[in-house]
Amino acid sequence: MPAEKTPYFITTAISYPNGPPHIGHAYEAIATDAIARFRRLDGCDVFFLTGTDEHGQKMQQTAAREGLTARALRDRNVPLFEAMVERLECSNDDFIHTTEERHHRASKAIWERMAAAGDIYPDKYAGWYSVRDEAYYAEDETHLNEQGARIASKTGTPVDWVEEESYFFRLSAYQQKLLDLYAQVPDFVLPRERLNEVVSFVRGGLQDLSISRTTFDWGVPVPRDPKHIMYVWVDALTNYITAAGFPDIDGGKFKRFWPADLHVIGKDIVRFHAVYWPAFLMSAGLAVPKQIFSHGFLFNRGEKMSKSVGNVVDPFALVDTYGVDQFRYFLLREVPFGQDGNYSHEAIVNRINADLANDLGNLAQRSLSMVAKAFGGVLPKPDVFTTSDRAILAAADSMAQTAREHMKTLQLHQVLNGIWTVVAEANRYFAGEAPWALAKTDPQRQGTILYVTAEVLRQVSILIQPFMPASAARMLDLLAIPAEERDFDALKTDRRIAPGRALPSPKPVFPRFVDEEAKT
RNA sequence: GGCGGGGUAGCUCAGUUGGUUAGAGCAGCGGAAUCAUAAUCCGCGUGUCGGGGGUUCAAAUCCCUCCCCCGCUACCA
Repeated sequence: MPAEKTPYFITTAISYPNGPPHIGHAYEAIATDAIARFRRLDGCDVFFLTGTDEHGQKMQQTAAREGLTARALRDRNVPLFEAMVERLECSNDDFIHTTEERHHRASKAIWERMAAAGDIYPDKYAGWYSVRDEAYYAEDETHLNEQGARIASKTGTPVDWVEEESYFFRLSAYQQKLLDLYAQVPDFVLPRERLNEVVSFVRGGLQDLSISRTTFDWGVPVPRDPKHIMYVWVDALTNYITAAGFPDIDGGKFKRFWPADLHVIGKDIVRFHAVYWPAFLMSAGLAVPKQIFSHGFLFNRGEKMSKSVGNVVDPFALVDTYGVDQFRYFLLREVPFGQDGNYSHEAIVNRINADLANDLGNLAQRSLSMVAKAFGGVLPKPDVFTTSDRAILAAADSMAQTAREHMKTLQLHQVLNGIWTVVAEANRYFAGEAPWALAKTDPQRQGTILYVTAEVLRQVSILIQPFMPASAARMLDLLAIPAEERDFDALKTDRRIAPGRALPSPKPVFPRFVDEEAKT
């Protein structure tokens, strides 16, 4: 019997479908998927969740503007998000919709638990609310713009004066508990700088939070007072436990997967995840998530994407143009995970051609072609390894550990960087050994070089599976690696590629990207 | 205003227990090779390490000060 696998629960934030998905949604899904796949290959029992946050006044308003009901807008846009994660080859195990019955049940249950803890009380709310931000602002966080409209100073979004009955969550009671949490779990939020910001915010004092509204109805009704609708963030954050089976806290799924190991989110919603969410959970008597990772934003040629600038890029179009694995590789390699990043056609093409086609793809093609031509497509049995053979094998053998180290802090770009360092070494090795010159003089030595190269390619291919699943699979097919020999356990040095296997005739896995106008 | 991060080669960045001629990748230039997706390999950088001052035998790396960028946060009129 194999050892019991370690459970690993990872989530994206749920996307807000008041418009079609954009590259930011794609980026988060891709990064989270790469982490999920990495863990799975490394022997974890992974539960990877993504989904859509379908409630709230913003959905209702956007719909009204288009002459739709909120439900109709949801029905139009949500399938695009489902299609996107599929198109991006995401391996999510569940896709949650906050409009689902299971989620309404969970939201009401967490509300009841917070109420039972004495943390929810009715009062009157009076203040400024930004529908666009789904956030409340104090008077002094707003100002009048040139048109005389009041807007949130921080985000420039319009705010409305809201004065109504509202339930409040006693967030103020959790200040010290949150600070204790941050002190005890210093990597609760990564990158570190983000936690610093959270800590200073919480130190500054917490106000109780208005958590219900009565002016619209697109959301989860408050238990026993259904004229109130839950504040969308109460509802949204709860999705993570809904998918884990809440409110069935004695169920196997919840026991196994909650608390979540990692919430991957954008840096704009750190506060909701690092302050409100743990406070809600503490109030409800539930465990808080183990870690939150805040990724950066993507800019189109240095400019923030916006509809008015007209530089919003459709992730489907990018995938169609470059290929899904190429797009995934670019984002995860080019952008230091946690920082903001830039993308441009030139940068993407450069990565595709330099890293994928030239460095890795061509190495595979030139070496495997030689196996095909000089050895009849059968991977040769190696002779005694020389110093240079042992050096490149040692470099390859160290990749897995390096990757794991970088994965601990979720430095995805460094994981790839480490792998490509070995690819570069393998190219130097290949050029230095010049196996093409040995066909007549020393075929045995030539075979050893090709064997060693194939072994390096095998390890590289296994390790890039989380990032480029389909291409990695094709590489492994070319090396005739059976499905059961593709997890990270197969990277152990006593599980080298087996000589004597017949390899399929090699086909390029990573084609060069040539611009249309350059093709003629 | 406060807190935090940052300002290093054309571009993206690495580089602190201070110590040989400050590094990598990409781009550029020159050469080699020709097995391979004209891919690969080798060679080539006199950079005010944001400015100024200081400590030290020695500072990108420590101290002071100033400038600029980004994030979070507070506040004033």
